[in-house]
Parts: sequence; structure tokens; C-alpha cells
Amino acid sequence: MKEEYTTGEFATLCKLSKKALFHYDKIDLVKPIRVDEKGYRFYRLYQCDQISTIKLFQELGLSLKEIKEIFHSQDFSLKSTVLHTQKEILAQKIEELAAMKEMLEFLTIRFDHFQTIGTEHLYREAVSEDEYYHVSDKSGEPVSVNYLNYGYQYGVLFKREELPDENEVPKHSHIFQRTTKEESNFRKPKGTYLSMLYLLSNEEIMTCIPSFLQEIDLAETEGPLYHEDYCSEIAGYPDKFVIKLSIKLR
Amino acid sequence: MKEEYTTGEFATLCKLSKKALFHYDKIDLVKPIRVDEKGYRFYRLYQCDQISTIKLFQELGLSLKEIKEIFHSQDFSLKSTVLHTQKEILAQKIEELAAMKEMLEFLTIRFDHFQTIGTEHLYREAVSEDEYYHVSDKSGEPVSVNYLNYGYQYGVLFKREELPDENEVPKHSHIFQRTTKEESNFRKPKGTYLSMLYLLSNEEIMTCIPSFLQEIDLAETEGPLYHEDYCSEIAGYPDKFVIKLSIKLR
DNA sequence: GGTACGCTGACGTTGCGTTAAGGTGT
DNA sequence: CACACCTTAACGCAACGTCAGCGTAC
Repeated sequence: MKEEYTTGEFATLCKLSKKALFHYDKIDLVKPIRVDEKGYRFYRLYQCDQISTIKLFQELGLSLKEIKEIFHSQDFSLKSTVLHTQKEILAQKIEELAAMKEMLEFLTIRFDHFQTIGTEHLYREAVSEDEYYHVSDKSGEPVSVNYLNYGYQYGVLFKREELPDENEVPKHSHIFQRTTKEESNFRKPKGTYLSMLYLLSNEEIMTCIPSFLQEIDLAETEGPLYHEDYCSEIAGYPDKFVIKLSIKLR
Repeated sequence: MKEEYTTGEFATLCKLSKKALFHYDKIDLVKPIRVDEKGYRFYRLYQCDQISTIKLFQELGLSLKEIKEIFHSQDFSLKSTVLHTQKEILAQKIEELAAMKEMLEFLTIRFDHFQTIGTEHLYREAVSEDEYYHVSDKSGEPVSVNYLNYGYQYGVLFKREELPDENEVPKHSHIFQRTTKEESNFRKPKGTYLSMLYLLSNEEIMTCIPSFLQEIDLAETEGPLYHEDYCSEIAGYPDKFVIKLSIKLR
């Protein structure tokens, strides 16, 4: 067994760069056990543990400064609480990843859908479950747009009674955002929806409504008209939004 | 519904700083839909999606530059593959978090144990399961220390036949590291172990062996003598290692 | 006319990566 | 003497944070 490792050896051992080790030395986070008269650093195998623990805490979001403070502190109860809070944070992170996974799947589905359907084509889609939304009144602003940390599932809707007879842009709109059943004040019922995608610039963003209303038979439908963004950022058309209009069939 | 939001409004809406929005504008990642003659920026509600997607991809480890390239690309198949590879990466991350959780628990147990037992006290501990190690021969260096990304479960051992009769430091030692059964070449059997913790400086790190051998009756034991670090970095004594010695009772 | 916003610009921060220039060991 | 290793020092980088200084809106 080797008693000492040079910087390079130790770096490969811990799967870390030499530069990082220099850095840790400089900021007094991890010092070599010995420095010879020529300035050569020497590390010990067991210091690997420090490095892994640093990596762990870094992944958990702590800065090197914070890690240093934890390591150097003599307050054992502080250390215990740090370990415990970090465990909790980890649990949260795991939940977050699950949410991210959902979002990625959501995005993928939308993007695939956008590619297969294309814009300016009327299509029917089945919504198999009721969805719950919070709908703000005309003047009200949304309190918080994303109930999921990673977004989506919101837009504006035009209430049935506010849809004009003539085919023009309705005057009143309401922001809706998906939420839990408990916090909702609106239920979007399951059923078959008539939908169309549009590719529109900022100025045109509401102009799709009259043309959509001409395209369909309003008498065959019920409930509000939904207007939402449909993964514009993934589509990535410069200065264009992908907009989805939809309304429930009776 | 508001058609336009100022930078500040939009920032609070997306839970992002204004500075970040300025930054995204500067690097052409997210531009306001409109800039008036006085330089005031205006954003649209739907741009929130872009922000959330950026956050998502950032969390997944992409740089803003990469995100920009993905967003601005017109290669849809590239976008699809990115989404799919990111899903895989996410799955890996979830596994990683599980490993981190294990490590945190491992650390906590060791630290609690260290606090309750203290150093220089002989104690017995039950190992309820066989453990599998890779043990390197004298000359050999370990190929990879951490089989788990976040470390631990390795040390050096002194083979029985190489333990000297007199109470001195053995000449030969071997690095062991925990691994899977398949990759192991050594089994540490379950059973009761006689152990002691020490707080030692780098120079003293092996001096605990003679004193340990004096403390115990070697005839009552079997197998090698294990020498490992025991969460030194959490204990955080300056320039001191927490070392655990252990040997199996017959 | 206060004060809460908006803007730009410059410099600071973290955690290293990246040359550059030179000393050491085999 | 090659060549791989070690060193320090200086600058670069992302992704903003943090002033400072000044204009604007209500």
C-alpha cells in the first residue's frame, strides 16, 4: 500500500482535476498531508473520503465555503442538523426530479403531436379525465402561474357567454391555470374537443379566433374557448408562437 | 387579461430575477416581444413557458448556450433526440440521488456512532451480512476507489499470516474496497467484530495497531485486521483522522 | 415631488478550465 | 536529453448578483 500520492495520482484516484485540488488547497478546504521543500504536494488515500463528501454536498447545492464551515466546525449538533436537513432536501429533490420527468414527457408528447398534426388542421382530441383549473376574473391577475415548478398547463379562455356572435376577437378573456381539485374554481370536463394549432406572431396571436369560429359550428359545441401556447419554445420558430385553440363538442 | 408585462412584472411572474431576464435578452435566448422607444421591455404571458423550459433544461445540466441552440435549431429530429436523451439522463440522476441518500445515511450512522462510542474504547459490533471486497495485492494499486460515486467503504487490511507476533506495525498491507459479489475477490464474513476508534494525526496513523494488538487476545480472533477511515471529514478535527480498527471474533 | 419603477454599465462571485512558463525525476 | 511529471501565476468563463448613476411613470 502506498503511503502517499502525488497531486496527479490523487486526482485520478478521486476522479477530480488537479486544478480542483489546487483550488481546495488554496481555500483551505482540503490540504495535502505533507508538502516537501520543493513545493510538491502529497495526499493520503483516506483523504478520498473528504473529496467524495465534498462532491456529495456540492451536488446537494452547498458552496465550498459552506462545506468548509461544516467540516471545520466543532459544533457536533450543528453537523447533525446539517446532515438531517440535507436528507430532507434530498427527498424534495427526488420529488422535483419526478416533476421534471413529467414535464419532459409532457413536452415530448406535445412536440410529437405538433409534428404529426401540424398547424391549420382541425382535429378532434379525447380528454379522458376532468381537469381542474383556477380561472381569474377579468381584472384579476394570476397569483402564481406555475403550480408545477416546471411550468405549463395554463393559457387564456373565453367564456361562452362572452363569445361574440360575429366572428371577431372576444373582448374579455380570463387566465386559466391548471391546479389541484381543491384549489380550483373551474372544471374542464372530459370529453371530445375540437382543436386546431396555429403558428402566429405576437401581433397575430388573437387573430386565429375569428377564423377558428368560422371553421366550426358553434352550436355543436359547449363551454369556453381555450387558447394556449403549445410548446412554442421547442418548435423554435423565430418570433412565432404555436397556439392551440380548442372547444368541447357537445 | 394583460397583454404585456414589464420586466419586473414578468420576473415575479416567472419567479426569476430581472437581471436574469436582461441576461437572456443580451444573449438572445429570450427576447421581449416589444421594446419601446425608451428602451422599456415588454413580455407576454406565454413566454413563461420558455422560462420554465429553460429552468428545466438548466436543472438537467445544459448551459444557456446549449439551450439556445436547441431552441433556435430547425432540426426537429435533433430536438426529439435531445428530449429522449434528457429523459435517460434524468433516470440516471434519480439513481444518483438514491445513491446520495444512501451515502448520507451511511455518514449519519457513522457520525452518530462516533459520537456515542468515542475513541479509545474497545467495543463489539455485529455485522449481520457478508460483505464483498476487492483486495489488491501488495504491489497492486486500486483500479478505482469508489464503486459508489459518493465514496466510502474502503481501507487497508493486514492479512492474518502477515500480522507479526510482536506488537509492531505489520510490514504488508492491502487496499480493500467494497464492491459487488461478482467483482469481489474477498468476502468479509458476517459475525461479531472487535473494534476501536482512534483519533490520529497523519504520522501516527498506523501506530494504533500495536496498541490494539496488545489490547486484544489475538487467539480469540480470526481473519485479517481492518484499518479504515471513519468519517474524519465530518468529525472535522484539524489534521486528525478518525480511524477504526476491527477484527473478527471466532 | 417623492418614490417606485425602468435602463445601462461596470465590477464581483464561484469553481474551476486553460494556457504559459518554468522546475524536477527517471 | 527527452519527457512526463510537478509548481505558480494569470487570465477566461458562465450565469448571474450587486452596486452606481440616471431617466421615467404615477
